Amino acid sequence: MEFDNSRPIYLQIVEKIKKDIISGKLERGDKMPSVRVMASELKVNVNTVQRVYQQLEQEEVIFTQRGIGSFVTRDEQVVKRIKQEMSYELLENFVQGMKELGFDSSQILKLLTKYMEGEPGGSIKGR
Amino acid sequence: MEFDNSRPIYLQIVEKIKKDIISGKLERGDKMPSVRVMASELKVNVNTVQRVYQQLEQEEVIFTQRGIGSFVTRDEQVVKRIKQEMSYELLENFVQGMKELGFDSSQILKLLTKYMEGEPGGSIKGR
DNA sequence: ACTACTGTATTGGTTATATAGTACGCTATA
DNA sequence: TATAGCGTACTATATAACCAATACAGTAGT
Repeated sequence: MEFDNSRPIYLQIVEKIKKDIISGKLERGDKMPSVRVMASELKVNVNTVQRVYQQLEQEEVIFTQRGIGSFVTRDEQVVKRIKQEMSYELLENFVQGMKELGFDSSQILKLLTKYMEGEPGGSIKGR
Repeated sequence: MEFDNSRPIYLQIVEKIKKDIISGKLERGDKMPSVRVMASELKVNVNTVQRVYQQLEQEEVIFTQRGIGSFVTRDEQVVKRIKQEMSYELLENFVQGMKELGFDSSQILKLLTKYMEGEPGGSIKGR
């Protein structure tokens, strides 16, 4: 995993994990890798992963059983909540940013469709 | 101006200034506030503004005349360039982020239009 | 009981960011 | 020429993020 130099690593990992849960790569109740294993996989320090898990637990995204491990929440509402939170944040950041660049709504729409047509993996027209 | 705690202030100021140039709030050839004045206005340290100007000069967005001041570039191509850079970055961040949340292109489009309809300042239908 | 695995805590060091204060050299203008 | 304003440079300090190493404590399985 590659990190953006201008933002804390632990926050980037937090977001990555939440995305994996939202998209279904991680399912409710799944056991998370141990802090040491994940630190090794991501090539970061154990303390950094510790901080990640701490943050996720605070947001009720995972729960921890000492000596056993950490697990993805079984609460469906929490998953829904973070999905809404993250998608809204993306929308807000995008639209507001584009408007600050001087684009209006219709221009934003045009640019987006044009961008997605040129991108692989789109599902607008089967391709 | 309010700053996002999780990203360097100087980078946020850099982006702010580039947006102001792109949107026309700052015009080509305009004189920038002195480092001391801007530091005072933004309530940050002079050294931080210094770094901002240094960064902007490196990107050829502003140029500096020692003893006189800093000025917005007169090169229209540079302005076009940073406008494309910043809009592309916003697009990429948005689309990729939404796909990582599990949305496909048509869903993204729907969510965006729905979001913009609920927002003030849109120009889709005159309102 | 022993072992191996978990999360957790602690101490210490490095780097980047931001601050504060001071000083230097250049330019325009009164 | 004196002065005010400009970018620039320097030293020093504080803090957050990250890393490294070690230790402690709880749980499960042999």
